[in-house]
Amino acid sequence: MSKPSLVRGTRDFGPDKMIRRNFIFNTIKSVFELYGFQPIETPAMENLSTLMGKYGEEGDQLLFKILNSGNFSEKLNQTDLEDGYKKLTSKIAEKGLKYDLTVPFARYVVMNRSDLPMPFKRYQIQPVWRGDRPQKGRYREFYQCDADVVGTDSLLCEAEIVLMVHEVMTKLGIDFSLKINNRKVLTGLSEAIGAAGQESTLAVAIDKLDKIGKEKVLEELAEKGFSAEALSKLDPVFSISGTNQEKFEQLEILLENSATGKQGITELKQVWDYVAAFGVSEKNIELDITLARGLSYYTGAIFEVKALGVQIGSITGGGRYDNLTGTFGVAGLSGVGISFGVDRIYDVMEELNLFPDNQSVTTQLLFCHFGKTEFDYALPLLKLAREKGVNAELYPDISKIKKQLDYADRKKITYVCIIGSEEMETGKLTLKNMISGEQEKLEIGEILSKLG
RNA sequence: CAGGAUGUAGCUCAGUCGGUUAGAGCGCUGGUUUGUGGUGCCGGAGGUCGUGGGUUCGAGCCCCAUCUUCCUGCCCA
Repeated sequence: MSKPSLVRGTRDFGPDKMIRRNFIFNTIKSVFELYGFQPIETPAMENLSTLMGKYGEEGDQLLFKILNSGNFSEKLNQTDLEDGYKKLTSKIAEKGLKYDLTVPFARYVVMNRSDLPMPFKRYQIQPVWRGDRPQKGRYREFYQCDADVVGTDSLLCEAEIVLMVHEVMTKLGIDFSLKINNRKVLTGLSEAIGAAGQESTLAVAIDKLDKIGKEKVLEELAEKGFSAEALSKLDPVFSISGTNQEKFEQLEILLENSATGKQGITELKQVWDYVAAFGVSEKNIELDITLARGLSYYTGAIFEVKALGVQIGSITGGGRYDNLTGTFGVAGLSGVGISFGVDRIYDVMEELNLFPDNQSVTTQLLFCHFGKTEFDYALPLLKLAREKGVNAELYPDISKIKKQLDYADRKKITYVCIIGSEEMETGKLTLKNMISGEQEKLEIGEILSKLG
Protein backbone atom coordinates (compact mmCIF):
# COMPACT_ATOMS: atom_id res chain seq x y z
CA MET A 1 0.00 0.00 0.00
CA SER A 2 1.19 3.50 -0.75
CA LYS A 3 1.84 6.09 1.90
CA PRO A 4 -1.12 8.33 2.63
CA SER A 5 -0.87 11.87 1.38
CA LEU A 6 -2.89 15.06 1.11
CA VAL A 7 -4.49 16.51 -1.97
CA ARG A 8 -2.13 19.22 -3.17
CA GLY A 9 -2.89 22.62 -1.73
CA THR A 10 -4.86 21.22 1.22
CA ARG A 11 -3.82 20.85 4.86
CA ASP A 12 -4.66 19.10 8.12
CA PHE A 13 -5.03 21.21 11.22
CA GLY A 14 -3.83 19.67 14.50
CA PRO A 15 -4.99 20.81 17.96
CA ASP A 16 -2.37 23.58 18.19
CA LYS A 17 -3.40 25.04 14.87
CA MET A 18 -7.12 24.67 15.53
CA ILE A 19 -6.88 26.59 18.78
CA ARG A 20 -5.21 29.43 16.92
CA ARG A 21 -7.58 29.27 13.98
CA ASN A 22 -10.55 29.33 16.31
CA PHE A 23 -9.11 32.40 17.97
CA ILE A 24 -9.22 34.15 14.59
CA PHE A 25 -12.67 32.78 13.71
CA ASN A 26 -14.10 33.85 17.06
CA THR A 27 -12.63 37.33 16.81
CA ILE A 28 -14.11 37.91 13.37
CA LYS A 29 -17.42 36.35 14.30
CA SER A 30 -17.83 38.51 17.39
CA VAL A 31 -17.17 41.66 15.37
CA PHE A 32 -19.66 40.61 12.68
CA GLU A 33 -22.32 40.04 15.32
CA LEU A 34 -21.53 43.34 16.97
CA TYR A 35 -22.49 45.01 13.70
CA GLY A 36 -25.76 43.13 13.38
CA PHE A 37 -24.85 40.36 10.94
CA GLN A 38 -26.55 36.98 11.18
CA PRO A 39 -25.01 33.62 10.26
CA ILE A 40 -25.96 31.41 7.33
CA GLU A 41 -24.35 28.44 5.62
CA THR A 42 -24.63 27.14 2.08
CA PRO A 43 -23.60 23.76 0.61
CA ALA A 44 -20.02 22.96 -0.35
CA MET A 45 -21.21 22.26 -3.88
CA GLU A 46 -23.42 24.22 -6.20
CA ASN A 47 -24.77 23.61 -9.67
CA LEU A 48 -22.18 24.65 -12.22
CA SER A 49 -24.85 26.81 -13.83
CA THR A 50 -24.83 28.87 -10.62
CA LEU A 51 -21.06 29.18 -10.55
CA MET A 52 -19.98 29.46 -14.18
CA GLY A 53 -19.57 32.87 -15.71
CA LYS A 54 -19.47 34.74 -12.41
CA TYR A 55 -15.73 35.03 -11.97
CA GLY A 56 -14.57 35.70 -15.49
CA GLU A 57 -12.92 33.17 -17.76
CA GLU A 58 -10.06 32.61 -15.32
CA GLY A 59 -12.50 31.79 -12.57
CA ASP A 60 -14.32 29.22 -14.67
CA GLN A 61 -11.04 27.42 -15.16
CA LEU A 62 -10.23 27.45 -11.48
CA LEU A 63 -13.56 25.92 -10.49
CA PHE A 64 -13.37 22.37 -9.21
CA LYS A 65 -15.92 20.40 -11.17
CA ILE A 66 -17.54 17.31 -9.74
CA LEU A 67 -17.89 14.33 -12.02
CA ASN A 68 -21.48 13.18 -12.38
CA SER A 69 -22.30 10.12 -10.32
CA GLY A 70 -22.89 6.79 -11.94
CA ASN A 71 -22.13 6.17 -15.59
CA PHE A 72 -21.13 9.67 -16.57
CA SER A 73 -20.04 8.61 -20.04
CA GLU A 74 -23.25 6.80 -20.91
CA LYS A 75 -24.65 9.39 -23.25
CA LEU A 76 -21.37 10.49 -24.81
CA ASN A 77 -20.59 9.91 -28.44
CA GLN A 78 -17.46 10.38 -30.53
CA THR A 79 -18.37 13.96 -31.47
CA ASP A 80 -18.47 14.97 -27.82
CA LEU A 81 -14.90 13.74 -27.35
CA GLU A 82 -13.70 15.65 -30.40
CA ASP A 83 -15.38 18.90 -29.38
CA GLY A 84 -12.76 19.58 -26.72
CA TYR A 85 -12.79 19.54 -22.95
CA LYS A 86 -14.85 22.67 -22.40
CA LYS A 87 -17.94 21.31 -24.07
CA LEU A 88 -17.27 17.87 -22.68
CA THR A 89 -17.14 19.25 -19.13
CA SER A 90 -20.71 20.45 -19.25
CA LYS A 91 -21.81 16.97 -20.32
CA ILE A 92 -20.06 14.98 -17.58
CA ALA A 93 -20.10 17.47 -14.68
CA GLU A 94 -23.06 19.50 -13.54
CA LYS A 95 -21.87 20.36 -10.03
CA GLY A 96 -18.84 22.20 -8.69
CA LEU A 97 -17.24 23.15 -5.38
CA LYS A 98 -17.99 26.71 -4.44
CA TYR A 99 -15.35 29.26 -5.41
CA ASP A 100 -16.34 31.98 -2.96
CA LEU A 101 -19.17 32.77 -0.57
CA THR A 102 -20.62 35.75 -2.39
CA VAL A 103 -22.16 34.00 -5.38
CA PRO A 104 -23.83 31.25 -3.30
CA PHE A 105 -25.10 34.03 -1.06
CA ALA A 106 -26.60 35.84 -4.04
CA ARG A 107 -28.29 32.59 -5.04
CA TYR A 108 -29.58 32.20 -1.49
CA VAL A 109 -30.98 35.72 -1.44
CA VAL A 110 -32.79 35.22 -4.72
CA MET A 111 -34.30 31.94 -3.58
CA ASN A 112 -35.38 33.29 -0.19
CA ARG A 113 -36.00 36.96 -0.86
CA SER A 114 -39.60 36.96 0.31
CA ASP A 115 -38.57 35.65 3.74
CA LEU A 116 -35.60 37.90 4.35
CA PRO A 117 -35.74 41.17 6.27
CA MET A 118 -34.36 43.82 3.93
CA PRO A 119 -31.73 45.07 4.06
CA PHE A 120 -30.37 41.62 4.85
CA LYS A 121 -27.08 41.40 6.73
CA ARG A 122 -25.47 37.99 6.82
CA TYR A 123 -22.12 36.53 7.71
CA GLN A 124 -20.79 33.21 6.56
CA ILE A 125 -17.68 31.29 7.58
CA GLN A 126 -16.95 28.33 5.33
CA PRO A 127 -14.27 26.78 3.16
CA VAL A 128 -14.04 27.52 -0.55
CA TRP A 129 -12.03 25.77 -3.25
CA ARG A 130 -9.96 26.99 -6.17
CA GLY A 131 -8.02 24.83 -8.60
CA ASP A 132 -5.08 27.18 -8.47
CA ARG A 133 -1.42 26.32 -8.35
CA PRO A 134 -0.48 26.58 -4.68
CA GLN A 135 2.28 28.87 -3.46
CA LYS A 136 2.88 31.01 -0.40
CA GLY A 137 -0.43 32.13 1.05
CA ARG A 138 -2.31 30.39 -1.73
CA TYR A 139 -4.20 27.20 -1.04
CA ARG A 140 -6.68 25.13 -2.98
CA GLU A 141 -8.96 24.82 0.03
CA PHE A 142 -9.23 27.80 2.34
CA TYR A 143 -11.70 29.54 4.61
CA GLN A 144 -13.42 32.81 3.96
CA CYS A 145 -15.27 34.85 6.54
CA ASP A 146 -17.74 37.00 4.66
CA ALA A 147 -20.10 39.70 5.82
CA ASP A 148 -22.44 41.21 3.23
CA VAL A 149 -25.42 43.55 3.23
CA VAL A 150 -27.92 43.37 0.38
CA GLY A 151 -30.93 45.50 -0.33
CA THR A 152 -29.54 48.93 0.36
CA ASP A 153 -27.37 51.48 -1.44
CA SER A 154 -26.49 53.25 1.78
CA LEU A 155 -22.85 54.15 2.00
CA LEU A 156 -23.10 53.58 5.73
CA CYS A 157 -22.52 49.91 4.85
CA GLU A 158 -19.21 50.74 3.19
CA ALA A 159 -18.24 52.77 6.22
CA GLU A 160 -19.16 49.93 8.56
CA ILE A 161 -16.99 47.56 6.56
CA VAL A 162 -14.09 49.90 7.13
CA LEU A 163 -14.90 49.97 10.83
CA MET A 164 -15.14 46.18 11.04
CA VAL A 165 -11.82 45.69 9.30
CA HIS A 166 -10.31 48.19 11.68
CA GLU A 167 -11.76 46.41 14.69
CA VAL A 168 -10.81 42.90 13.61
CA MET A 169 -7.24 43.79 12.71
CA THR A 170 -6.79 45.74 15.91
CA LYS A 171 -8.07 42.84 18.00
CA LEU A 172 -5.77 40.43 16.23
CA GLY A 173 -2.84 42.78 16.64
CA ILE A 174 -2.15 43.03 12.92
CA ASP A 175 -0.68 46.24 11.58
CA PHE A 176 -2.53 46.77 8.34
CA SER A 177 -3.18 49.03 5.41
CA LEU A 178 -6.76 49.28 4.14
CA LYS A 179 -6.92 50.56 0.60
CA ILE A 180 -10.13 51.87 -0.86
CA ASN A 181 -11.10 52.71 -4.39
CA ASN A 182 -14.32 52.97 -6.34
CA ARG A 183 -15.13 51.26 -9.59
CA LYS A 184 -16.76 54.45 -10.82
CA VAL A 185 -13.46 56.24 -10.42
CA LEU A 186 -11.83 53.64 -12.65
CA THR A 187 -14.62 54.09 -15.19
CA GLY A 188 -14.18 57.87 -14.97
CA LEU A 189 -10.48 57.47 -15.49
CA SER A 190 -10.92 55.54 -18.72
CA GLU A 191 -13.39 58.18 -19.91
CA ALA A 192 -11.07 61.01 -18.98
CA ILE A 193 -8.23 59.65 -21.09
CA GLY A 194 -10.52 58.89 -24.02
CA ALA A 195 -10.49 55.12 -23.63
CA ALA A 196 -14.05 54.54 -22.53
CA GLY A 197 -14.96 50.86 -22.38
CA GLN A 198 -11.34 49.85 -21.85
CA GLU A 199 -11.43 50.27 -18.11
CA SER A 200 -10.75 46.64 -17.23
CA THR A 201 -7.56 46.51 -19.26
CA LEU A 202 -6.61 49.90 -17.90
CA ALA A 203 -7.34 48.97 -14.30
CA VAL A 204 -5.52 45.63 -14.42
CA ALA A 205 -2.40 47.38 -15.69
CA ILE A 206 -2.54 50.31 -13.27
CA ASP A 207 -3.10 47.92 -10.38
CA LYS A 208 0.45 46.66 -10.87
CA LEU A 209 1.94 50.13 -10.47
CA ASP A 210 3.55 49.62 -7.08
CA LYS A 211 4.85 46.25 -8.19
CA ILE A 212 6.35 46.87 -11.63
CA GLY A 213 6.55 50.68 -11.83
CA LYS A 214 5.20 53.37 -14.09
CA GLU A 215 7.32 52.48 -17.14
CA LYS A 216 6.18 48.87 -17.28
CA VAL A 217 2.56 49.88 -16.78
CA LEU A 218 2.70 52.27 -19.72
CA GLU A 219 4.48 49.62 -21.75
CA GLU A 220 1.75 47.10 -21.05
CA LEU A 221 -0.99 49.56 -21.92
CA ALA A 222 0.70 50.52 -25.19
CA GLU A 223 0.90 46.84 -26.07
CA LYS A 224 -2.80 46.50 -25.37
CA GLY A 225 -3.51 49.23 -27.92
CA PHE A 226 -3.75 52.43 -25.86
CA SER A 227 -2.84 55.53 -27.88
CA ALA A 228 0.05 57.79 -26.97
CA GLU A 229 -2.45 60.57 -26.38
CA ALA A 230 -4.41 58.48 -23.91
CA LEU A 231 -1.26 57.53 -22.08
CA SER A 232 -0.10 61.11 -21.78
CA LYS A 233 -3.47 62.04 -20.31
CA LEU A 234 -2.94 59.27 -17.82
CA ASP A 235 0.25 60.89 -16.59
CA PRO A 236 -1.28 62.94 -13.74
CA VAL A 237 -2.52 59.70 -12.18
CA PHE A 238 1.02 58.66 -11.33
CA SER A 239 1.71 61.86 -9.49
CA ILE A 240 -1.34 61.79 -7.25
CA SER A 241 -0.01 61.87 -3.71
CA GLY A 242 -0.24 63.42 -0.27
CA THR A 243 -2.91 62.96 2.36
CA ASN A 244 -6.21 61.35 1.47
CA GLN A 245 -7.74 64.84 1.40
CA GLU A 246 -5.10 66.06 -1.03
CA LYS A 247 -5.61 63.02 -3.21
CA PHE A 248 -9.32 63.75 -3.43
CA GLU A 249 -8.58 67.28 -4.63
CA GLN A 250 -6.21 66.08 -7.36
CA LEU A 251 -8.66 63.40 -8.41
CA GLU A 252 -11.51 65.90 -8.74
CA ILE A 253 -9.54 67.93 -11.24
CA LEU A 254 -8.58 64.84 -13.19
CA LEU A 255 -12.14 63.56 -13.48
CA GLU A 256 -13.98 66.85 -13.83
CA ASN A 257 -15.42 65.87 -17.21
CA SER A 258 -16.67 62.45 -16.19
CA ALA A 259 -20.07 62.28 -14.50
CA THR A 260 -19.44 58.70 -13.43
CA GLY A 261 -16.02 59.56 -12.09
CA LYS A 262 -17.39 62.45 -10.06
CA GLN A 263 -20.09 60.18 -8.67
CA GLY A 264 -17.34 57.79 -7.54
CA ILE A 265 -15.52 60.58 -5.76
CA THR A 266 -18.69 61.72 -4.03
CA GLU A 267 -19.31 58.20 -2.78
CA LEU A 268 -15.79 57.81 -1.50
CA LYS A 269 -15.92 61.13 0.33
CA GLN A 270 -19.21 60.17 1.95
CA VAL A 271 -17.65 56.93 3.22
CA TRP A 272 -14.76 58.93 4.59
CA ASP A 273 -17.13 61.27 6.41
CA TYR A 274 -19.03 58.39 8.01
CA VAL A 275 -15.83 56.71 9.14
CA ALA A 276 -14.65 59.99 10.61
CA ALA A 277 -17.95 60.31 12.48
CA PHE A 278 -17.06 57.10 14.33
CA GLY A 279 -13.82 58.65 15.41
CA VAL A 280 -11.63 56.10 13.63
CA SER A 281 -8.23 57.45 12.74
CA GLU A 282 -7.23 57.56 9.11
CA LYS A 283 -3.82 56.16 9.91
CA ASN A 284 -4.39 52.77 8.26
CA ILE A 285 -6.87 53.85 5.62
CA GLU A 286 -5.75 55.00 2.24
CA LEU A 287 -7.39 56.14 -0.98
CA ASP A 288 -5.70 54.24 -3.77
CA ILE A 289 -7.04 54.87 -7.24
CA THR A 290 -4.79 52.19 -8.71
CA LEU A 291 -6.57 49.50 -6.74
CA ALA A 292 -8.53 47.11 -8.97
CA ARG A 293 -10.19 43.94 -7.65
CA GLY A 294 -13.09 41.74 -8.69
CA LEU A 295 -13.63 43.67 -11.89
CA SER A 296 -16.13 41.14 -13.14
CA TYR A 297 -18.69 42.17 -10.55
CA TYR A 298 -17.76 45.12 -8.35
CA THR A 299 -19.53 48.33 -9.36
CA GLY A 300 -18.88 50.71 -6.47
CA ALA A 301 -16.44 50.64 -3.59
CA ILE A 302 -13.46 48.29 -3.73
CA PHE A 303 -11.55 47.27 -0.61
CA GLU A 304 -8.29 45.52 -0.06
CA VAL A 305 -6.35 44.94 3.14
CA LYS A 306 -2.69 44.11 3.32
CA ALA A 307 -0.71 43.20 6.38
CA LEU A 308 2.33 45.38 6.95
CA GLY A 309 5.65 43.65 7.47
CA VAL A 310 4.78 40.39 5.71
CA GLN A 311 5.20 39.50 2.07
CA ILE A 312 1.87 37.88 1.29
CA GLY A 313 -1.14 38.72 -0.88
CA SER A 314 -4.13 40.62 0.41
CA ILE A 315 -5.60 39.18 3.60
CA THR A 316 -9.03 40.73 3.19
CA GLY A 317 -10.95 42.09 0.26
CA GLY A 318 -14.40 43.22 -0.78
CA GLY A 319 -16.57 45.75 -2.50
CA ARG A 320 -20.00 46.72 -3.75
CA TYR A 321 -21.76 44.79 -6.48
CA ASP A 322 -24.94 46.37 -7.77
CA ASN A 323 -26.22 43.57 -9.87
CA LEU A 324 -25.04 40.24 -8.61
CA THR A 325 -28.54 38.90 -8.09
CA GLY A 326 -29.40 40.13 -11.60
CA THR A 327 -27.87 37.03 -13.13
CA PHE A 328 -30.32 34.98 -11.08
CA GLY A 329 -33.32 36.94 -12.32
CA VAL A 330 -33.73 39.51 -9.59
CA ALA A 331 -32.51 42.93 -10.57
CA GLY A 332 -32.13 45.99 -8.43
CA LEU A 333 -30.64 44.37 -5.34
CA SER A 334 -27.43 46.08 -4.43
CA GLY A 335 -24.96 44.46 -2.08
CA VAL A 336 -21.69 45.26 -0.43
CA GLY A 337 -19.43 42.89 1.44
CA ILE A 338 -16.08 41.99 2.84
CA SER A 339 -14.18 38.72 2.96
CA PHE A 340 -11.54 37.90 5.55
CA GLY A 341 -9.01 35.27 4.49
CA VAL A 342 -8.40 33.28 7.65
CA ASP A 343 -5.59 31.17 6.23
CA ARG A 344 -3.55 34.17 5.19
CA ILE A 345 -4.33 35.97 8.43
CA TYR A 346 -3.04 32.86 10.23
CA ASP A 347 0.17 32.90 8.20
CA VAL A 348 0.67 36.57 8.94
CA MET A 349 0.11 36.14 12.67
CA GLU A 350 2.41 33.13 12.77
CA GLU A 351 5.17 34.97 10.96
CA LEU A 352 4.81 38.03 13.18
CA ASN A 353 4.40 35.98 16.35
CA LEU A 354 1.09 37.61 17.21
CA PHE A 355 -0.70 34.65 18.78
CA PRO A 356 -1.22 34.97 22.52
CA ASP A 357 0.64 32.30 24.51
CA ASN A 358 -2.00 31.30 27.00
CA GLN A 359 -4.56 30.58 24.34
CA SER A 360 -4.51 26.81 24.61
CA VAL A 361 -7.65 25.18 25.88
CA THR A 362 -6.54 22.11 27.76
CA THR A 363 -6.96 20.10 30.89
CA GLN A 364 -6.33 22.08 34.06
CA LEU A 365 -6.00 19.15 36.41
CA LEU A 366 -4.83 15.58 35.89
CA PHE A 367 -5.38 12.94 38.55
CA CYS A 368 -2.42 10.56 38.76
CA HIS A 369 -2.60 7.33 40.71
CA PHE A 370 -0.49 4.38 41.84
CA GLY A 371 -2.92 1.58 41.14
CA LYS A 372 -6.45 0.33 40.90
CA THR A 373 -7.42 1.29 44.47
CA GLU A 374 -6.21 4.86 43.99
CA PHE A 375 -7.83 4.97 40.54
CA ASP A 376 -11.20 4.07 42.06
CA TYR A 377 -10.66 6.58 44.87
CA ALA A 378 -10.15 9.31 42.26
CA LEU A 379 -13.35 8.68 40.32
CA PRO A 380 -15.68 10.71 42.57
CA LEU A 381 -13.00 13.43 42.81
CA LEU A 382 -12.97 13.63 39.02
CA LYS A 383 -16.72 14.03 38.97
CA LEU A 384 -16.51 16.74 41.61
CA ALA A 385 -13.84 18.65 39.70
CA ARG A 386 -15.95 18.74 36.57
CA GLU A 387 -18.99 19.85 38.53
CA LYS A 388 -16.92 22.78 39.78
CA GLY A 389 -16.08 23.67 36.20
CA VAL A 390 -12.46 22.56 36.37
CA ASN A 391 -11.31 20.87 33.14
CA ALA A 392 -10.10 17.57 34.55
CA GLU A 393 -9.14 14.07 33.56
CA LEU A 394 -7.98 10.88 35.24
CA TYR A 395 -5.09 8.96 33.74
CA PRO A 396 -6.97 5.99 32.31
CA ASP A 397 -4.33 3.25 32.59
CA ILE A 398 -2.59 1.66 35.54
CA SER A 399 0.97 2.66 34.86
CA LYS A 400 4.09 4.16 36.34
CA ILE A 401 3.77 7.63 37.81
CA LYS A 402 6.60 8.71 35.55
CA LYS A 403 4.56 7.97 32.48
CA GLN A 404 1.54 9.79 33.90
CA LEU A 405 3.58 12.92 34.64
CA ASP A 406 5.11 12.74 31.23
CA TYR A 407 1.62 12.74 29.74
CA ALA A 408 0.74 15.85 31.77
CA ASP A 409 3.93 17.49 30.64
CA ARG A 410 3.32 16.81 26.96
CA LYS A 411 -0.25 17.97 27.13
CA LYS A 412 0.85 21.10 29.00
CA ILE A 413 -1.41 20.40 31.95
CA THR A 414 -0.40 22.81 34.69
CA TYR A 415 -1.59 20.87 37.74
CA VAL A 416 -1.50 17.20 38.62
CA CYS A 417 -3.05 15.65 41.68
CA ILE A 418 -1.09 12.62 42.84
CA ILE A 419 -2.99 9.99 44.77
CA GLY A 420 -1.24 7.21 46.69
CA SER A 421 -1.96 5.21 49.83
CA GLU A 422 -0.76 8.00 52.10
CA GLU A 423 -3.06 10.54 50.40
CA MET A 424 -6.02 8.20 50.69
CA GLU A 425 -5.44 7.75 54.43
CA THR A 426 -5.13 11.42 55.28
CA GLY A 427 -7.39 12.94 52.62
CA LYS A 428 -4.58 15.41 51.96
CA LEU A 429 -3.80 15.06 48.25
CA THR A 430 -0.53 15.97 46.65
CA LEU A 431 -0.99 18.88 44.22
CA LYS A 432 1.95 19.45 41.96
CA ASN A 433 2.52 22.50 39.80
CA MET A 434 4.15 21.19 36.65
CA ILE A 435 5.69 24.52 35.72
CA SER A 436 7.38 25.38 39.02
CA GLY A 437 7.70 21.81 40.25
CA GLU A 438 6.33 22.82 43.66
CA GLN A 439 4.15 20.42 45.59
CA GLU A 440 1.76 20.87 48.46
CA LYS A 441 -0.71 18.73 50.36
CA LEU A 442 -4.29 19.93 50.14
CA GLU A 443 -7.80 18.58 50.51
CA ILE A 444 -9.81 18.21 47.32
CA GLY A 445 -11.99 21.19 48.15
CA GLU A 446 -8.96 23.42 48.56
CA ILE A 447 -7.53 22.21 45.29
CA LEU A 448 -10.71 22.87 43.35
CA SER A 449 -11.29 26.32 44.77
CA LYS A 450 -7.70 27.15 43.95
CA LEU A 451 -8.22 26.16 40.30
CA GLY A 452 -11.81 27.30 39.92
C1' C B 1 -2.33 27.44 -16.31
C1' A B 2 3.44 29.32 -18.14
C1' G B 3 8.78 29.47 -16.37
C1' G B 4 12.48 27.96 -12.46
C1' A B 5 14.04 25.12 -8.06
C1' U B 6 13.22 20.92 -4.80
C1' G B 7 12.43 15.79 -2.66
C1' U B 8 17.51 11.03 1.73
C1' A B 9 14.78 8.46 9.23
C1' G B 10 8.88 11.48 12.41
C1' C B 11 11.67 16.73 11.79
C1' U B 12 16.19 19.69 10.04
C1' C B 13 19.84 18.13 6.94
C1' A B 14 25.09 15.47 5.51
C1' G B 15 26.25 11.76 1.78
C1' U B 16 33.15 13.00 -2.30
C1' C B 17 34.32 10.94 -9.19
C1' G B 18 28.71 6.29 -10.08
C1' G B 19 31.59 1.55 -6.15
C1' U B 20 30.78 -2.99 -0.59
C1' U B 21 26.51 -2.80 5.01
C1' A B 22 23.32 5.23 3.52
C1' G B 23 24.97 8.90 8.34
C1' A B 24 24.40 13.15 12.19
C1' G B 25 21.50 16.30 15.40
C1' C B 26 16.74 16.69 17.32
C1' G B 27 12.48 13.70 18.29
C1' C B 28 10.47 8.73 19.59
C1' U B 29 11.15 4.33 22.76
C1' G B 30 13.34 1.31 27.01
C1' G B 31 16.51 1.49 31.26
C1' U B 32 19.03 4.50 34.88
C1' U B 33 18.75 4.22 44.25
C1' U B 34 10.88 0.95 42.20
C1' G B 35 6.23 7.70 44.88
C1' U B 36 7.65 12.26 40.39
C1' G B 37 7.69 14.97 34.12
C1' G B 38 10.53 18.88 31.78
C1' U B 39 17.75 19.29 32.58
C1' G B 40 22.11 14.13 33.18
C1' C B 41 23.87 9.00 31.73
C1' C B 42 23.36 4.14 28.90
C1' G B 43 20.80 1.25 25.25
C1' G B 44 17.06 0.51 21.12
C1' A B 45 13.79 0.99 17.07
C1' G B 46 13.15 3.63 12.68
C1' G B 47 15.08 4.49 5.32
C1' U B 48 12.24 0.28 -1.25
C1' C B 49 16.90 7.51 -0.87
C1' G B 50 9.07 10.92 -3.60
C1' U B 51 7.13 7.33 -7.45
C1' G B 52 7.69 4.62 -12.20
C1' G B 53 10.80 3.52 -16.15
C1' G B 54 15.85 3.73 -18.48
C1' U B 55 21.57 3.77 -18.91
C1' U B 56 25.45 0.71 -16.37
C1' C B 57 29.02 -5.00 -14.23
C1' G B 58 27.14 -1.58 -10.39
C1' A B 59 22.60 4.23 -9.30
C1' G B 60 20.88 8.14 -3.36
C1' C B 61 24.22 10.28 -7.32
C1' C B 62 23.41 10.07 -14.64
C1' C B 63 18.79 10.26 -18.35
C1' C B 64 13.21 10.39 -19.19
C1' A B 65 8.34 10.63 -17.19
C1' U B 66 5.17 11.63 -13.09
C1' C B 67 3.79 13.58 -8.28
C1' U B 68 4.86 16.90 -3.96
C1' U B 69 6.61 21.35 -1.89
C1' C B 70 8.74 26.24 -2.68
C1' C B 71 9.77 30.74 -5.87
C1' U B 72 8.30 34.06 -10.22
C1' G B 73 4.15 35.42 -13.55
C1' C B 74 -1.26 35.67 -14.13
C1' C B 75 -5.18 36.04 -10.70
C1' C B 76 -6.76 36.24 -6.04
C1' A B 77 -8.12 35.49 0.17
